[in-house]
Amino acid sequence: MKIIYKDGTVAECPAEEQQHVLRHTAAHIMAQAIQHLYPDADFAYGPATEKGFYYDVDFGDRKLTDEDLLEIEKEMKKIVKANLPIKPFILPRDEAIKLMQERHAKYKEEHIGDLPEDAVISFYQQGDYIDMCVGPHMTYTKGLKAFKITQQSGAYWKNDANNKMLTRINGVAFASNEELEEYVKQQEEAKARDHRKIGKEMGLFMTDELVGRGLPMFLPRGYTVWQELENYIKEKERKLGYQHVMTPCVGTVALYQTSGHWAHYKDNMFPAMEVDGESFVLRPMNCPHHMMIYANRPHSYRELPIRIGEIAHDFRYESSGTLKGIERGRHFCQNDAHLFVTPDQIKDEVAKVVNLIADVYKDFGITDYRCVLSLRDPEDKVKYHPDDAMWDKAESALREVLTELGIDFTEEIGEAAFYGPKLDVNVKPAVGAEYTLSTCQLDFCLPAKFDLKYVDSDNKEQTPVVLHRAILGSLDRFMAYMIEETKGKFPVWLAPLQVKVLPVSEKTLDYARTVNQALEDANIRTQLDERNEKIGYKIREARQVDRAPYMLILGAKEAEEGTISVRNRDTDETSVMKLDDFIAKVRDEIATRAR
RNA sequence: GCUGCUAUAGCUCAGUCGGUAGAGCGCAUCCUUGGUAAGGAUGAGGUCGCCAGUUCAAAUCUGGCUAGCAGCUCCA
Repeated sequence: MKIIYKDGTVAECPAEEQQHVLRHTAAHIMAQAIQHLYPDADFAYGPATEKGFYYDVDFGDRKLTDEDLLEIEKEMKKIVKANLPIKPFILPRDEAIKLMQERHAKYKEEHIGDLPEDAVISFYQQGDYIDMCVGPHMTYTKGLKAFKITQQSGAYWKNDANNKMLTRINGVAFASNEELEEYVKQQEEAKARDHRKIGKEMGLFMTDELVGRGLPMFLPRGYTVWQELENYIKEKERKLGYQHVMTPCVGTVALYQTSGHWAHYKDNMFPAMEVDGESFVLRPMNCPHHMMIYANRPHSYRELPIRIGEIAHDFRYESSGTLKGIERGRHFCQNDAHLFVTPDQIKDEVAKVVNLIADVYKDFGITDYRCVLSLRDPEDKVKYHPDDAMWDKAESALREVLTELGIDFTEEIGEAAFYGPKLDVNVKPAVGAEYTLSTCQLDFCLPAKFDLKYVDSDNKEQTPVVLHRAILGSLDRFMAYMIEETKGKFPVWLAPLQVKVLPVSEKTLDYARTVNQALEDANIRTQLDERNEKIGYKIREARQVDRAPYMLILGAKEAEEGTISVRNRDTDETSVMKLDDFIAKVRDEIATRAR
């Protein structure tokens, strides 16, 4: 594939650049098609994306329908077929501005204004279409072989919600039709593992509009998984010296004014309730409650670190558009803890948290994640607690520990919490955008606001440092993640239904009942399928809907010999064994939380 | 919250031009008593998300609301 740079040089495209250039050129071709159909359209940004491209367009008051998108796609095909040459040219700044003014391209004109004085301003032209662009591009429009407009949506100019909303038209583009088909197939597969779909199928959780938006309810099977996760993480934490507490889901507004959350997040809380002349809110997080627990009595430096953990119910008035099953709701349960430490314990404690995260991820087999060191934006004096010395200290402390531990991380400016920097561990779900699973935040700010103290070895009062951390994040979100990772095929210890007992006919129902009872007595989650159906039918449901790790097929042969036939969900292999041996095996898998 | 789309049986969906509804699965009953991814028959299930409006007549057209989906913004 040949490409042309902004200075007019034509070269063979490096392999790793091909898709990007292809997709960027697709954006231009789409813009040209839009210009043909809607001469008044004004173009903003139109970059390549991970799998395709988009263009943000101002259509004035016009709204596009799905049919309009098909028309645009048709027009694109015409442009591709016409095989127009794509040529760059460079203009001095004032002429560039003049050209954009002539073409009524007010977004491009504004863009030029944002560029540095000495920027080289280049344009690409294909037929009647000119776009300001640094390139490179393909040399002819015919190079675009496989593409598809996928959707339209709204997007703000410069991604700022205060700016005008433009129409974003998204498309995908690939080097060949085979790749495009492969992509469509992958999309379908991703959709099939969406936790909302699987959660409904397996009867894990539900929502109801009478209960309210963003308020999922866990059904018996879903709550079983949830409780297993809770027990798992609490056990890990207890071994590391955490003490668990329980605090109320409501607190006074004054509590959140003290912490500073009220000033920052008031609009994202459920509104205050007035009772007996006092204002209360449903709590959006637990830090203030835990601060008060620390403040309950005086502390000596000898007690530190103090690690206070809670599986805590929180409520946040999230924007309706961000709600997504149990991944993000307006009620959720945080796997929260606050560690109160002396300054010289910071490194050790951060290291322990990072090691715990690594340990837990190993247990769950999570390998596809990235670590982000989220820092303040020094320019933003409103959001961040104004104490540069404190920030520098906190940020470099966190950075140092991560470096010493040999953790790979990227730094992101302006992603910190208002009270301190944080390490976020992010994962990408089957469907949708990346989110944070685990977090560890370093806070010099809240302890001071709550006037927390400990008595040091020299009998002087000192302020502790607080680490906020969540390992499973929220149990709800973690469960969503696990559903999508496993497609609902949870490991035995997590599976809501561990064994399904399937008699071949009603003749062996009594034997099946005996077996089922023995499993129940051994604390194994089991269910007997007593229905008058054929064995194939029962197996289909047990594996496809229930996703039970083990199916026991019990017919005349097993009843006679006092054995069981065990079918494995993951291998589809069947083996005959003694019930006691099977129980021992399953109990061992549960105890060791085998994957 | 914003832009666009969507809402019909427990689930997945069809329903043409406005004339008060259909399928498959599931469920119930009966037949079948069977050996590893759907045996057969019969039957019950719906104020077509909610509230208005237009009309002789609304699942269908219009408006508002509620909820869901995709994307944007946000995520202590």
